[in-house]
Amino acid sequence: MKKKSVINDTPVCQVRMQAISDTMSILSGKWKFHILGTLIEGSKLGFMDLLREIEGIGSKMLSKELQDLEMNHLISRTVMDTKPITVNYEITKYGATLSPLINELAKWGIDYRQSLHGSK
Amino acid sequence: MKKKSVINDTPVCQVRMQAISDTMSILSGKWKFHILGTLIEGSKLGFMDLLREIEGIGSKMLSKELQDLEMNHLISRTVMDTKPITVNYEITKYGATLSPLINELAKWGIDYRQSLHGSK
DNA sequence: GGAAGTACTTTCCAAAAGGAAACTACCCTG
DNA sequence: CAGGGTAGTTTCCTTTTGGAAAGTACTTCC
Repeated sequence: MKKKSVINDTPVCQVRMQAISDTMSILSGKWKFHILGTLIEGSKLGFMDLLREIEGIGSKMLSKELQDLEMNHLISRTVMDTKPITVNYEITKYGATLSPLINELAKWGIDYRQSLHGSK
Repeated sequence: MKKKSVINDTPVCQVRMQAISDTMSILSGKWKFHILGTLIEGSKLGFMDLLREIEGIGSKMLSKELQDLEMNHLISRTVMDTKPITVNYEITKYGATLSPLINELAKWGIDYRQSLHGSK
């Protein structure tokens, strides 16, 4: 008789684990949180603005990540008919629901730095 | 004259972005949150327990991720002198500070599933 | 008409991540 | 002494990720 899972074998935990996987797959990659964070701070930014704001990102990655985020309705993309044409990227109402999560992430990271100084 | 960053160019934002990068690099990979989540639910698990609890993970990945987490003091590893020897993995006090973050992650994921049903 | 700005896309490549299967090594039970 | 349990490690392979550089296309300014 083989041993079986005992902790994660409850429906509650299965749902919880699934939920964590979902969130992480939507927010995967090196740049998603940076883009979202930037768009939460200053709404309505153009492609070149983001390229300048987010240090280190290249145009290929930015373009791809923006598409991912738009597909998941976390940001919106609006082509303005200015000359030359510009594009407005903006956080959606739904994307803004990530604020608490991003804040927790930042908070923990800040505490982590502090704990490195404190101990050791 | 080149345009410059205006939003992320403040010290506050730089620190915030850095903090997010820090957190994500410590918790990177496909399995870290699952391992931590499992160890928060049921403390003191052996290697084979974790292998059974976390569906889909292989021994190589589990071993590597456990080492990463231990190095960052998020979990502890204790060799028991039972026969055959067993090893206890446990969440540390410090690792437990990730609870709010993991809860946010799970909460958002659950809401996400709900929103897929609701709209569309 | 050339430079510079908008917003991307494409190509090519290197590095990192992850998984399956086999292997080590030790102990206990029947 | 074979089978099964403990806890991993090693090898080999594929997939994914990410970046640099160049190209596209259109417009406006001087």
